[in-house]
Amino acid sequence: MFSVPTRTQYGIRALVHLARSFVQVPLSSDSDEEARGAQAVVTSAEIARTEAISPKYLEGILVQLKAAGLVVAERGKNGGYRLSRPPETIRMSDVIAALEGEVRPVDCVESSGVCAQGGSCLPRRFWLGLKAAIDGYLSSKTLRDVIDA
Amino acid sequence: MFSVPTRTQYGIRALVHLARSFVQVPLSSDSDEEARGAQAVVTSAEIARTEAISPKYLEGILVQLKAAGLVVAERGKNGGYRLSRPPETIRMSDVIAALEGEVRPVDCVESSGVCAQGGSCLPRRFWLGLKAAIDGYLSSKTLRDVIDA
DNA sequence: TATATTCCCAGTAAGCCGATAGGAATTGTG
DNA sequence: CACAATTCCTATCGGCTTACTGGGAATATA
Repeated sequence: MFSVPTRTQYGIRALVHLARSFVQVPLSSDSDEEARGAQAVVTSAEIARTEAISPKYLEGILVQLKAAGLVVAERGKNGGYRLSRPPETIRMSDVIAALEGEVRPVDCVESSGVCAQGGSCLPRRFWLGLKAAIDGYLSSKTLRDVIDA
Repeated sequence: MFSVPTRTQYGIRALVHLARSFVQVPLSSDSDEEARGAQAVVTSAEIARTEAISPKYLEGILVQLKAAGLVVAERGKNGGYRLSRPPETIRMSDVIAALEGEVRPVDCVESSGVCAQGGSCLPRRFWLGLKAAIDGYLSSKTLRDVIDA
């Protein structure tokens, strides 16, 4: 029950990997070159190797994380990925949202009390409570909490 | 994300239906006949009709709920289902467990810190925390809470 | 016996999921 | 410029689950 797709687990493992090699870029660096040098990028292939994830599959996941603004990609040779901001500012709720969309136990979370189906929709509040419990936990944890665990 | 299967939603709706027509059987009744008369049974077909659920599909779900001891079935003509105990004693965690098994976000909830895969398993504690949050909510709610919502 | 109901088993159509394949676009390097 | 390494895009595939259906057997009432 409530099993998390492999895709999401992979995405989090990848972010954890990037977070562990994250170093803060000094605000007043000499040049962009050095700034990028200070914040090393990691290739998708390397993450896939050390995390034992299917390389091609991971590629798509990283593109998705980039689209959500959680990671930054450097294309071309010597390219790779890095975290877009410090791990302590990345809430796990953002990560889950990027990989799977909104937490929605049932379809009728946004509609009012009346179900499309015939019966009464008494359980709706129960599901909303579950959503709140999950969202509360996820937004209370950051990537930093995960790597410090 | 974390969408709940239709099967589980149906099962809960069925239990809600039974709970609303639940009346406590007096302990010292004159006979078993009257006791059964007091605790009316509802047929699977009627639940399916008023809740707009596929009748044949619901049958299987009710058998499952019976196997878990949450409902009692009376077979044969004039048969049907009733709750096995008062709604306030049925925790929603029991309901979910009956319909879907244990809450298990990831497969490695029971194993120790080492993952079968190559990489480190730092996120494990994070998932265990999520499991605890979900389990905590589910076991804090009873069927009574749902129908009183 | 007839009827209404639970119960069991098997099958099916559709969708999701993890993974793979091939290659285009981009960028540093000699 | 040519090459290599890397991100990025699109399409596809096999396996699994899910919701649902069908056909009946077992059971109980009248």
